[in-house]
Amino acid sequence: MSDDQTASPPPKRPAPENQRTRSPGARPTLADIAQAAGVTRMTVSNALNGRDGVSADLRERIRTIASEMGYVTNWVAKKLSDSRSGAETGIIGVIAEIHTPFMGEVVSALSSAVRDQGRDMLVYSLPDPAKNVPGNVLDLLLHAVDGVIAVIPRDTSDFHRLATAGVPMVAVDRLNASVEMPSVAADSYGGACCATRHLIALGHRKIAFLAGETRRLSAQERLRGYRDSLRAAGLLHRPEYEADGGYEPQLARPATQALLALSDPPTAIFAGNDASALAAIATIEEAGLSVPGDISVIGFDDVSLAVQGGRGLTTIRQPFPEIGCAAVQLLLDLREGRAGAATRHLTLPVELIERATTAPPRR
Amino acid sequence: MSDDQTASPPPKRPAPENQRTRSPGARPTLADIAQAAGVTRMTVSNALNGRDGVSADLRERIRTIASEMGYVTNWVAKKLSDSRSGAETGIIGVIAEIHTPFMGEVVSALSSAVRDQGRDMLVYSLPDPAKNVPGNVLDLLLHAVDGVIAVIPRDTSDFHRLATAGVPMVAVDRLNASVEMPSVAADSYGGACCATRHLIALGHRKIAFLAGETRRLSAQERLRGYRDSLRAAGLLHRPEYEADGGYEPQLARPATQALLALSDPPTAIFAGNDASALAAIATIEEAGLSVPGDISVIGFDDVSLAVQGGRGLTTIRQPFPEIGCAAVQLLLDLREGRAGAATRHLTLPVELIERATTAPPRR
DNA sequence: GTGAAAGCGCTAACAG
DNA sequence: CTGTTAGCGCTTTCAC
Repeated sequence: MSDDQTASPPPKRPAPENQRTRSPGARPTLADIAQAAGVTRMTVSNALNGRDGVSADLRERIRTIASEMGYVTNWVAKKLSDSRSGAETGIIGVIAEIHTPFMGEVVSALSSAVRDQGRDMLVYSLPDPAKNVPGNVLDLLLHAVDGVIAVIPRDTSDFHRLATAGVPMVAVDRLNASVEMPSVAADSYGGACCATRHLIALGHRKIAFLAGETRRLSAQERLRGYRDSLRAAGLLHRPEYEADGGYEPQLARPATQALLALSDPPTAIFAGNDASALAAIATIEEAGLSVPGDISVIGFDDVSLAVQGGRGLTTIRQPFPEIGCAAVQLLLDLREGRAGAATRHLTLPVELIERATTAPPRR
Repeated sequence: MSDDQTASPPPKRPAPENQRTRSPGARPTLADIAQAAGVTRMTVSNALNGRDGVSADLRERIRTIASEMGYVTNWVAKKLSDSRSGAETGIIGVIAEIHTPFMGEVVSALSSAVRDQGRDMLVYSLPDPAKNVPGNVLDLLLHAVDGVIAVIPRDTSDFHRLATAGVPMVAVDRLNASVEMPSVAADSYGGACCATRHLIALGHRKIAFLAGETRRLSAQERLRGYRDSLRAAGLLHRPEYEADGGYEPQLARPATQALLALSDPPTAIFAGNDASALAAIATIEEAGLSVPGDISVIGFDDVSLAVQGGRGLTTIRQPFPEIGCAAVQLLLDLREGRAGAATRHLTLPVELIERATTAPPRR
């Protein structure tokens, strides 16, 4: 090409044979296919991106050549170049721990919601909630993504980094002491009241609560709802009826055992989430008691396995699809700088789903 | 700084006031903090990355300034620059549908395995398996990631693109007609034989099979194991006992109902996976029958909810942690070009877990 | 120890 | 319609 310059001082390319000193494994670049097509890189770029300024048949020819050579556009380079014009990537980041059923539902809902907006989603899942998100990924997310949805935030410092870097962020079921950010969550307080009242209405007086992970706001709200409803019904508040189920089966099992071992055991258990409800039921049945014959159990979340495993679990349904949509919408609003988005906290209504694990107490 | 050049032709920066024409929202760059610290960008880069060539206290000073200014290194730019030296990103991509319990287990195991290797993981989940992975994310993955683990591959063309682009890839529980790539999976055939023989050993003669999604190799292998074991035991092969459970509850329920409605219904059901086993149990109980009293049910996978929901499900355990490790290891081997990695297909042993849903048939 | 140069692969913005 | 120039933010030379 423009090789008839004044003798270039140091020979740049070691082997100026035919311009292709690319290692075999390397991917072809715009320049490569431009050379092959006998045009400039820009023409190729324009052709490949469907911008106008290229005749239809030239475009076709270029596209054919590109695909033959196995060209794929270098996302990183494109993004860097685009950074000038502040273009979006169309990708939304999600930080979550996806190994619980609850997470599965949320991530799934998010996924649909994101697609409905014509975007895509990348999720980062850290096995150990105590650890920070490692630098690499966080940086990648920071620069590759239009915004972040945090499902169960972890260590605050991560979020500070993101927040400081100006990445739009919204939380789903946020932590109590988390960085301040807009959020969306189901009405945990209302749901807890509803669940407790359901049990009371059935005639139960001795109602235990399997509390969730206390860091989470939702767990605190559910506890509050439980206590308030008990009080409102004039029932005794018994500390020994509040066990720590930690939102997970491993904690819920021993907690349930302890409940059963009480001198005056409860006749009903309100579990902080479905996973612990299921664990409670298993524990109760292993102890030779029946559900709901001897003890009623109600859960919270209505994850899909609640219906499917054995007879249906009575529970409080979280509107997962709506939560997903709301979170995505909020994120987009935030990004657009829409008024009030930055301090909005959405609470979505829940619903009692009566199935087969609650009944009046045995007399 | 070096502003006493010969008059620069067009005024590059519209407002040459004090070099900071950066829009307020924009993140600071190396140059910004270099200017603030009164050094060159390189010095800052070296200081921030802990490379030597910077005195200890200068480094500290620079780091302080950087953190005060809220500097975060631009991952995209770094990556582009690094591309010359072919450096790794330390991030492994996973393509999966995480909304099934099985996926949860796999992704979770992968996550641990990846961390044990000192790397991280980003997962892409598409709601609809039929759709292609959209371009954006695929390109991002292609360039941002050291390799891809495909859990349940989807449309072949996606994988062609990745494969063509030279991204190392391994499959977990691959599709039947998928792009050829190394894989790791549990021994579905062996497990199916084991499950079927367990039922036979208990005295069952009328054993039905709830087949999985037929595109998947694992589903085919399980069906084969079921048939072979039946034949080996001299039992009749009855087509009407092979129902389509599709690996999911929505399909398993009607399939089970059909099985129950047969004039000569089975006394045992081998479900292709735990999700369909649970659905089968629920269906059976709704029909007023008991498990395992009237009908025995055995699942496959041993996802954690199999133990927790109600009384334990008898099932075939997949070694999820080992699968995760093997997949990651294989990917790394592939990347290193280790011999044989490209054509390796690992099959990991499974194990019968007897719990409470299988028993001898009622006479 | 520090500074200047060039370039990763792409695109916006003009010039022809 | 096509070509040239400059630059995204960083790092790797190689001089000083």
